[in-house]
Amino acid sequence: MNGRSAQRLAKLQEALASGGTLHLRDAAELCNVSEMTIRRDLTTQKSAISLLGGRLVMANYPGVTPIYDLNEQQASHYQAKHRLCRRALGYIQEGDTLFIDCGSTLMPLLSQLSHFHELTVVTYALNVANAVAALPNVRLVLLGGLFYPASQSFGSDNIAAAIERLGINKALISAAGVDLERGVSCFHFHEVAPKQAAIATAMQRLLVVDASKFGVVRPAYFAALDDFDVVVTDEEGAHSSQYLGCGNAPLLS
Amino acid sequence: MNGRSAQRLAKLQEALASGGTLHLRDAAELCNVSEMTIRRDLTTQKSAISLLGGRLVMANYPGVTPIYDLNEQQASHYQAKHRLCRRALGYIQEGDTLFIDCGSTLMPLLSQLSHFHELTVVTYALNVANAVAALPNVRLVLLGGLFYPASQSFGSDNIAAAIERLGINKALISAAGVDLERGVSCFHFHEVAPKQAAIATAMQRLLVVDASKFGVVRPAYFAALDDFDVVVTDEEGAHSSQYLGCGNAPLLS
DNA sequence: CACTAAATGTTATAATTTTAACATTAACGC
DNA sequence: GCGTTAATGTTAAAATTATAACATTTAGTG
Repeated sequence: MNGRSAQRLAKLQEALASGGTLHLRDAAELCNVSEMTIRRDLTTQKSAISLLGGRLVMANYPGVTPIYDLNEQQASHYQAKHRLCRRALGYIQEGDTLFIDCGSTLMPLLSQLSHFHELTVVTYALNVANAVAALPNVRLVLLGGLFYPASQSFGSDNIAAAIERLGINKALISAAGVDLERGVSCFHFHEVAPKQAAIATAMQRLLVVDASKFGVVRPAYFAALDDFDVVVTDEEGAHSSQYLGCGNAPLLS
Repeated sequence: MNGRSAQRLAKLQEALASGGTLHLRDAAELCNVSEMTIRRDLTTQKSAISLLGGRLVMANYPGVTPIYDLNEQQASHYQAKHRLCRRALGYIQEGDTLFIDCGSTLMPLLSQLSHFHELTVVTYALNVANAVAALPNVRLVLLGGLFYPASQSFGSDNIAAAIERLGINKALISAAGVDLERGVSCFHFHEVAPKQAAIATAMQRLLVVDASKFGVVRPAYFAALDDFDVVVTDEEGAHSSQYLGCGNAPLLS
């Protein structure tokens, strides 16, 4: 709770800023204090640094903090998301140029893209870009602009034009709400332009949503249900068919 | 070395694709095998997953793999980079719009930006963007395009135009080679356009290089030494002054 | 079916990390 | 200076993780 403690943490944060991990032992040496002091700094003041098995890492870096907790609920949610993405994967073919929407829905799909030999992914989301950047066989095109932390994505006034210049094969769009009458919607207004541009440009439009989104309306409307060629969803029970079974979009998968 | 082993790793990689960590215990449960089997999978087949204190993490995610090793050489290198960035920090003021170049040189600077109340960072590098995205007080503008893994940065045919549209205050440029006669150069040709555009637009141009780059020439030339208003470097011994002392650029810091 | 070999499980042990308790040092007010 | 309190160091014990050895299961073969 001291100024010196904060100073140490700042020093360590600098060391970790470029990414990478720092062993507790080295951190202590770097600050000329004992390991215990570093431990105490970390527990007393809460900072962006977290301790993972004796190593310091930046907690807010993607792929570090959010510890996957395997309780009943999470596990089933995990299963649902993956079932969803496995179905979506069925529509992807070698050589495709894919538009991948922001949000967490399509994340599980990305690692499965490593099975292809040549793909191109177009996205405006930082988390998607990070996952795709790790894949050696996938070309990545990131649409830049001003960063919106809420959706981990970028927006600019000419993002629609940039999307329309690209030859996008298949657009995989996610949504926060799907309703037969009120259409397809999301939370953030800055997502509307890129989504609409991708829908307008792509040869095939896939809406990828889990069943929990049916009958839900969110602030930012961006498309009608029949703007999509395919709706990929995880269940086809009474609930989902109520909203999709009589729609114009062919319910494949 | 089995197919089933690879299958398990693929499954785990999917689970980790969205980022986050997975406890060994949960990973074992997820695959319906013992923890030992997961351990063996990880050691036998080498995959993108690494084990960090009982937790599985994506090794190629930024901020995870490159373990900071504190031997003499590394430590001094660390000190040099930070001295350099602390000097560069002196030129930054509240409210600035900064262009931050790609490479690892300017990374230590980024965490220090959290001391300001309002800043805007413009970059075309993914690692820079990730570090800045974590700072709540800094607006981030990422210039997108096709991703170049070699430099972790993006390039496009209209990146120069995009840079020139922005009101950049100060351009912090890094380089791989600095020579009085042959000018300032870098490794990758796709970096030339954004660097030159930033130099052309910015009100103040700062070249940030450590002394080891003096007298070195790299394939991609992008500027003359006197295109810069300030050269920020870590030493002013005989070697550096030989190259800079008699140049046109005022050697501040 | 028996045999073999690979894959996986189990257990014990070693190494490491975490926690807690107490000792020491440094800082500050009076 | 003295006494008090916060900060840091030291040490031992507990918990966790890693390694190694051996047991068991599984898959494939003649």
